[in-house]
Amino acid sequence: MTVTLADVAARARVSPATVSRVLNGNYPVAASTRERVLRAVDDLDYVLNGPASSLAAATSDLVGILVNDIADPFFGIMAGAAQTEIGGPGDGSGRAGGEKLAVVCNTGGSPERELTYLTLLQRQRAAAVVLTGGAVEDPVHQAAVSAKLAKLADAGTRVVLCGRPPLPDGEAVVAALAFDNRGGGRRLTEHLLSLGHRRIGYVAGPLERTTTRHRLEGHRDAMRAAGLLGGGTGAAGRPTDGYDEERLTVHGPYDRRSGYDATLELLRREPEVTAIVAANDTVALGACAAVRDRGLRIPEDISVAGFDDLPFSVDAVPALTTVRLPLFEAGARAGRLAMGKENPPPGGIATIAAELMVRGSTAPPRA
Amino acid sequence: MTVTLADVAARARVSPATVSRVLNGNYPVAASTRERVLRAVDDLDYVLNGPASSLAAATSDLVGILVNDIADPFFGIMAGAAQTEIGGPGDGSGRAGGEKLAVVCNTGGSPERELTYLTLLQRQRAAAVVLTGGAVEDPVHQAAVSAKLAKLADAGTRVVLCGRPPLPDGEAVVAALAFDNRGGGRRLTEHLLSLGHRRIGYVAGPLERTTTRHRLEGHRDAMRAAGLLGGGTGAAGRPTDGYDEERLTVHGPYDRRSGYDATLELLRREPEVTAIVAANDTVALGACAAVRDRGLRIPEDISVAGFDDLPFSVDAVPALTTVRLPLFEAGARAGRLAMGKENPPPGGIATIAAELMVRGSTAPPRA
DNA sequence: TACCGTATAGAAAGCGCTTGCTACGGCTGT
DNA sequence: ACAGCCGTAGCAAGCGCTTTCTATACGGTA
Repeated sequence: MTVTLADVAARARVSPATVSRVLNGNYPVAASTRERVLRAVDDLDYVLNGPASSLAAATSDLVGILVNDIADPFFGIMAGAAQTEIGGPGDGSGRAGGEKLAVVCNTGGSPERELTYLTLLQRQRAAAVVLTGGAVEDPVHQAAVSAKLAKLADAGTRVVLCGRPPLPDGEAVVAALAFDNRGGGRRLTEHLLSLGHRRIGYVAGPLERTTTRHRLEGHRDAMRAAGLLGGGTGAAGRPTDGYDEERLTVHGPYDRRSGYDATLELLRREPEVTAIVAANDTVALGACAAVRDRGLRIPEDISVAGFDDLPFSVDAVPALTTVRLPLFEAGARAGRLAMGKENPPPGGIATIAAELMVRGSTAPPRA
Repeated sequence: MTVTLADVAARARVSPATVSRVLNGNYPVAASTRERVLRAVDDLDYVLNGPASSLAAATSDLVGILVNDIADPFFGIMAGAAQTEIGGPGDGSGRAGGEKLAVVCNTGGSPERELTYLTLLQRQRAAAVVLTGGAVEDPVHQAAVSAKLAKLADAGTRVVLCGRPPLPDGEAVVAALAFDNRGGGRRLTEHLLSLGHRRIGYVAGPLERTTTRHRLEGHRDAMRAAGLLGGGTGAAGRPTDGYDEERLTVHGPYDRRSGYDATLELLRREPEVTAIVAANDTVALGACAAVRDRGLRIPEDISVAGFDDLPFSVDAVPALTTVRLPLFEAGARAGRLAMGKENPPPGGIATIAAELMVRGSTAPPRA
């Protein structure tokens, strides 16, 4: 029923070996023969059997891209960029070639699913794996992931991290591209402080994620430097204005709903808040909605800021002050790294800068 | 170097056949034996060789989900939903099982890439394929896709369409879930008409996509029924108010930028426009920005409406009037259909209703 | 003419797994 | 006590391809 290499060979009056060679194009085949084979392939509408080929050659053309939430453009943009560098028919040469099957796997932020996907990709002998986005900080899980990645690397799979901090023992990966979440978070809060804000609420992401922690640390670094945080690290031991960081921080998932709820909670805890920093733009949107529903204006009554600079952020009203992450560029670079089309950065680690984007949603607090 | 089935068998003192059967769990194996095997698997850290397994069994556990734009939540939501029904470890039973590798492939809206991915999935003997979103209407390409899908179906791959109209010769697919784009578009414009709008601009999607055409047709159906369109089909041959449909329609990609540019163009062509309907919410956001940049207020000066009801639409200011598509539900259903967990609708075709969501961005035109 | 290098094609041995069929105890039924 | 079964396990034949090694043919050189 299904056409095999042997069928093609028979029709082209050559041996299966020859057909294989013209298809893979890494062995001299006379032009006339090649043509005959190609015609037979076309005539019979032959499609290579991937599993058989992978088995025999001990490699496959699968490349996995793991994302935490496929419905979130943050990941979509990175994954799409990576895929353009990896995937398909872009090599011009029509006929086969470096054609890889770039696929994205949605972990939904679950460590188990992450591991499952990694195992599944390992099963398939994937050519490369790209992990995007923040990691979960649970040490047990982290160890499991590290071990898995090491095994993948052992088996010849190229592993690259994109928007995720390097592994503790970073040897297993080709490269790690990490965003400067901490620096971005710091600069964002510094901006708010320079506008004169002092009571700043923070709507953080899920507790155990690296992204969450780094952004929050950046925020607190800035607050501390301004002498606004407990712990007496403030300049000259200045009094900390009487409020503690816990009270002005609320954690929740990276979604709109969480931003809404958390902001309401923040406003309840501390009605005097003059600015709210959100864990990311999506959350910020929810925060904006909550602020408005409470009858407050942005930025006159309350400033709101986000993180990531997703495409819709510039269209918010007022446009969202945020921190831009070059998601597309990072994803593309990760894709190239995964394909071996680009040399890894020195030490395998690169930090990607985050740029403060000041827009209309932040302004000085009311006198 | 790598551990094979035979190694496990040796360690468990059974034959490879038995190990295979334990792993696949479709043949009676004594409990004690099973346990011994399982322990050996663990001890050796054995990972099945996917290609070998697929080759021997002539099936694989790959399920492909094709999307037009992975950075667009419209697709992300559907893909994510499908993936939850297909993917991983959700079956509770820890150990193996109906574990499929659900992967999403980003065609970027390019017909060639779509075909390439289909071929790649065919190579891998994918267990199922889900195609999401509108199709390109070029007959050559459509024929090619149909042929490819037929071949996939022949080879035992389950094909389901989600948010895409049925194939002309719909026999090749398990099921087609189509959105009622036309009806949604019609109701949206009827809403605007009922508010009193007469000069309505339309920012359409790319010309050759079914989604674009259906939504636009819905819009024009409504306009025509109101006697506002050329062609004299209007009730009682009423004069068509002197403007033609082409002038008030601008095509462009499904992105924010296109919405912005097209709206400026529309405003230039016809300054008297009182409402703008966008091809989708993302485009609508761009349209809003353009309207504002021209110094006009929404909805007092101009009403704006979108389509899809993506999560951010409710947070726009004012909240966007749009048409809700149950993306998550549709994606999940497609996933179940692909897995054979749900019976196809009668005739293999289901139309999914689109619900009008009236919000703040539309209002009666100024007197 | 004899010899050898080069270019091209074929033979065949697997790659690691699945599965139809066979084999072998121990039980039940008579 | 014997035939016939049921429940398990093993044997061995591939699945369709890649690749090493070998064979052939041709042309040029000595």
